[in-house]
Amino acid sequence: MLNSRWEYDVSETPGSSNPSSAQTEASLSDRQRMILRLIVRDYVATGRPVSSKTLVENSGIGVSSATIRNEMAALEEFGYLGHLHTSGGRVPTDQGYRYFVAHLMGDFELPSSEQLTILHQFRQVELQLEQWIELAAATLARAAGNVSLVSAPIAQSPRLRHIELVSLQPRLGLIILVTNEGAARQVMVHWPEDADQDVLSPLADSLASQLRGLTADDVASRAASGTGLARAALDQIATALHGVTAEGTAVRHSGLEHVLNQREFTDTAEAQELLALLGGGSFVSAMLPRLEEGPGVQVFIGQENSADELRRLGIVVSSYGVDGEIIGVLGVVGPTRMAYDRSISSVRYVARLMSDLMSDLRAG
Amino acid sequence: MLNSRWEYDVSETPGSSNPSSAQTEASLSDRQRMILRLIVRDYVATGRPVSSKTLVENSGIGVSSATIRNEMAALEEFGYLGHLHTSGGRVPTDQGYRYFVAHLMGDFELPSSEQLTILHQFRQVELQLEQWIELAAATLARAAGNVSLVSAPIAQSPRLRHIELVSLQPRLGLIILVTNEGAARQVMVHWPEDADQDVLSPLADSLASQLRGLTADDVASRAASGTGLARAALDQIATALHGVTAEGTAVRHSGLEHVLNQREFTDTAEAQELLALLGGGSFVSAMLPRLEEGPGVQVFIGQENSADELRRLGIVVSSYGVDGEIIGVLGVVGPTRMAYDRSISSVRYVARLMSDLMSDLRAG
DNA sequence: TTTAGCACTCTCCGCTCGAGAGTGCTAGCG
DNA sequence: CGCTAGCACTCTCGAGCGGAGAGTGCTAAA
Repeated sequence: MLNSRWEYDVSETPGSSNPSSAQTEASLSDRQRMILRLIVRDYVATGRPVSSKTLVENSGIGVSSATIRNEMAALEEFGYLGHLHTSGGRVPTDQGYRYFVAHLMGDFELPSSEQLTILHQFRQVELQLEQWIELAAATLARAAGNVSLVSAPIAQSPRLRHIELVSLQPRLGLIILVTNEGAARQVMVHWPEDADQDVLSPLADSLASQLRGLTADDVASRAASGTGLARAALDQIATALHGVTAEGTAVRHSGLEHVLNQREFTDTAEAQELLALLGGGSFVSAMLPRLEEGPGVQVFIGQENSADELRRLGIVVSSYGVDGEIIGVLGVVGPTRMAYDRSISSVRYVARLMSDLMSDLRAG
Repeated sequence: MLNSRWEYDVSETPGSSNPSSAQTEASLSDRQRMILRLIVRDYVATGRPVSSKTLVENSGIGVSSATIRNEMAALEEFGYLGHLHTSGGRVPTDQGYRYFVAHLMGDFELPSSEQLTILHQFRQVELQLEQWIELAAATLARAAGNVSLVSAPIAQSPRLRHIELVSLQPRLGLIILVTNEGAARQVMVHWPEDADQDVLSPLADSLASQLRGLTADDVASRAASGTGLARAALDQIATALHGVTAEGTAVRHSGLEHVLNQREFTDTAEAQELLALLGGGSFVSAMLPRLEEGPGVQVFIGQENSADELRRLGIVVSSYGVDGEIIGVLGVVGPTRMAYDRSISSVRYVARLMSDLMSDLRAG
């Protein structure tokens, strides 16, 4: 029933004020579990606190609203539901969502019709990494109805495949390097001495054959022994190659317009904060550390996030790529009130898809 | 006083209901011009309709509020000011902004301290096109206090510098091509027959020397006579090279968080529309046709925009690049109530800066 | 031509009030 | 012992109201 690959580090929930919650996880009655599931689903769908009456009406349980109220009170006692105001229906707490994700949503899969649609779109697009990333972002945003993030895949230790040196001006050159994974990167370089194309072309040829298959560190160690132009070129190549792995990774996002649809973002202040967060690119660095923990889809709900500015958000992420070789990150961000089942299945599917594409890309 | 390089196509203003406006442009008295300028500045700064009283207080003109009121009535008659409600102060109309831009703002330049700061930032960043674009977007957004857009530069007729062929799987290959301008592009290709690296490498070498310096059309014409692998490769190269010029150009935007700051976007509906517009990428295609008209900074205010969804926006754009060779677009988008003087000078400065960088980049 | 004064209009804000929604509790029923 | 009907209680939300304040247009006088 429950996919054991996901880690739900409940332990990470910061000092829960309700010590009973962790132990009582298993002690919910079947009916309580059903009610909790219904409440989560309804609240996620409508954004309105769920009352006992609407619950009875919308989902024909054979009991009265009074009974529901009793169960709701119990669930609130356990810490899964919350009260906004005395007479305002119940709302799931972060723990409630967590329980839903862990035990109630089942192993929801994206409808196969949607899977096919997505697959079809990927087939239609040009065979190009950039476009895949963009498509993945757009797809994810639409499927999950939220903001999506997709980072470019980065090779763990890229190796050089080819080098080009281009003369722009007497002292200014362009280095173009291609890695084994097919990523191209271009950097400009100031030469320590004049160097026109006649000088650079042979240099490029010799470097290309010398350096083929080397990593950044390899190149760096060679740079130490070089002189003049070659030295400058080697230095730049090493740092550029290193840069491929480092932070500089571009992150595509999509579906920003969904943000403002959400009830919780109608007051502008928070929405603005989120936009700044997404625009600033500080987002990925905020959640990347959490991802080291392993493969599979990871879910962080509200308070579980370590960064303050994420405390009101739900985040569903997964890494993708070939085992330990090329790794990227993709995920979905929204308010804590989000359709976790949908988001999780979307993220999982797209991650799998991208992984497959990456393994095709990997040079044989 | 007035920079004659800008085109203000007033003719384009759709069927103005006030036929007097075009003729009376020049007939404003000095005092009326001053008042209009003050109103525009004040309204842009505060977002609140400007009353005769505050105008007198904030900017020590030696006349009473009653006099101001008379002048305001005249300006309203001319179509430069508008009335939201009978007792709500005056607001500039689109025409008012237009007059301001054309005649009242002078040749405002970005403070040289800011120019230096920006320049300094560009110096500090790696010598890399991607980073320049990103920095340009961020800089522009901050300088203008609005959303910025920067497209990557695209060569008008790029020529091939180098080609690499990589075998991924028996039938799947990767083509990496580098243009004279130093742009690299990678495309995957399905081979009509099996082709491993031993086959591809010599093919790449021969293609590289054959095709050097050719344009997309040149390559396409050669493809017609080829066969087998070479034919497939040439086809892909031609389309890929063609693709460098085409729509696929990536557009960076920055400063989305500014959107929600604006008074006019506190109601979510419009802000959402704008976000979707920016995310969808349809934005550039909507305003690119207008840019053909020539170099220099172009300003489109509210109703002047042909696309309906832009009718409530002000747009300040400029192309950049080396004459007729490499061309990109950058600009600023905001509500019609925007600081046109700041935006225009920012756009002009960054466009000039990017142009200089581009001309460095140009090979040869 | 400018200005002082005044009547008029419209927005905005706070207030009240009643309707409606939802709960918690208690007592009774099977 | 669990379920339910009924009821009192609380809190939100929206409409309606009224007064304060801001700003204008107009008129008459300097």
